[in-house]
Amino acid sequence: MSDLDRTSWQGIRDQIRERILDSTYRPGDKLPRDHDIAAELECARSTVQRAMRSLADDGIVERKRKGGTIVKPDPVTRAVLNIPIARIEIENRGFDYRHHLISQDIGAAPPAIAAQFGLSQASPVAHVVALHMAAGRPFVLEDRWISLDTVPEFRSVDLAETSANEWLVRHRPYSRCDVQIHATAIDADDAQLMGVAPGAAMLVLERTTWIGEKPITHVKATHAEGYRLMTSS
Amino acid sequence: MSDLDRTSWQGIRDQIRERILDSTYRPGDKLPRDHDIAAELECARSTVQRAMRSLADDGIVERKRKGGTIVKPDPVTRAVLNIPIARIEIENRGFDYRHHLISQDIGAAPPAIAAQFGLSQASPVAHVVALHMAAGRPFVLEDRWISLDTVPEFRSVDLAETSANEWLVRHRPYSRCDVQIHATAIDADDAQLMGVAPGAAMLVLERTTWIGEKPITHVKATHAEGYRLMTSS
DNA sequence: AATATGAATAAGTAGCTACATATTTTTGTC
DNA sequence: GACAAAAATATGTAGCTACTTATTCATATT
Repeated sequence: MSDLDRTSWQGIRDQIRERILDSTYRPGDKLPRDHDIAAELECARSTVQRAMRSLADDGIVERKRKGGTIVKPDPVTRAVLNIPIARIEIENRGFDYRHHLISQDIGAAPPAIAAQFGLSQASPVAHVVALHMAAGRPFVLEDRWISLDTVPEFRSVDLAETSANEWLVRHRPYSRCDVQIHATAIDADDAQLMGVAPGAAMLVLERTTWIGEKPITHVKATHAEGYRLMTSS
Repeated sequence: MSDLDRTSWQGIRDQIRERILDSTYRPGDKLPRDHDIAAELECARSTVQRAMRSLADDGIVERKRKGGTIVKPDPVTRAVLNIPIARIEIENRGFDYRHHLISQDIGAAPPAIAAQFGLSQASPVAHVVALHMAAGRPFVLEDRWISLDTVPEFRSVDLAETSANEWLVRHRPYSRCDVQIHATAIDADDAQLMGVAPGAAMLVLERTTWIGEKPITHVKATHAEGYRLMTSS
């Protein structure tokens, strides 16, 4: 470890992590307080603070006011997924991007969507089904519901030009996003759209985004057979 | 917003985010420098720094020394997954946990694993197949390879007592973890173990963990039909 | 004995200064 | 005009002080 690293917050973080790795501190153990670690490693408490916040973000330790810092007793693997706009992902892979609008309509929210959005069934929603194509082959099938209470201007968006995916992400940043990932055997209709055999195993991402307490959109994105979602790290 | 929040770093973060939401600053735009934002919102630069780091962590802005801060031109959805130890996840759902060792052996690394680990094929690895059961039903099938160069003491672990999953996560914290998620049609052998029809759509998580540059383990975890992986938020 | 109350504690936040580091822009020289 | 050196600039990091907040623990009161 270089002399520079010795006092940088990453260096402090690494030293603390090292002690967790070599079982100086074991899962469930209480670590010394920031002040004492700072004294021992000869740095400021703010530097220990910075290191500890990083370890807490990584799920390695848990911090509580007064309670102090403990090594997380049940370690979890924390993976960060980056889910880009479909067009960007396709272009990044060097493929030509195209986007087909399959259907588009407006009406009252069906029960499942109303429940997901926490709204009454009278609420108006837009329903858009679209296919994102990579080099002429289906890449992602998206089945999307948009709350028109929250996004009234969506009524006048021309989806031939911009996909709903892209329009929303560019015009309606969200404050919260719930993601669910599962595998499903594709049904006959979707199989036809995706050009695969009915019953094929597909990776599905469902996302709901919110601005404050208000729902923006819920989307079910069915990915091409063999698609792999991965952490960048 | 309360007076207290107005100057807290969360308050500053919210105000900056608000300006991104309402298109005062648009994707690709350069934000004022920290110093000026601090002057305008009447707080210290360190507070703006804290707020900006949070926005950068969330993938909303990009910061570069000298270059300044810009609103990320291609917004990405950043989802954080918590992947607990199988036993903990099962117990949290209120089910009885049991663990069956299917097979266990030691030998030279097959080509795919050697490549994944960046090792020669002469390297000794352990191969463990095990089933995690929830309330008597198969929940996760794990097919795991462990580098014995990195974890020599794994040879003497009694896998009847503790699962490899749990032993490793408790004794060998890692510095890096790559995750891949995909859907697959289950093969006949695995289908029998999992108690599902051959060809059923299964969610598979593949993880490789490293300590520094040295591989610890690679695991392919096939989850029960209908399993949903979700962000905690 | 049960229950408030308050003191002590340890992390969280805010503010300041100073310097480091990585770029970009300007300037100067050939 | 090309290219290298130097200056300017914006974020990153480190250190310090002071104060805040949440929680525990001990003590006093009923």
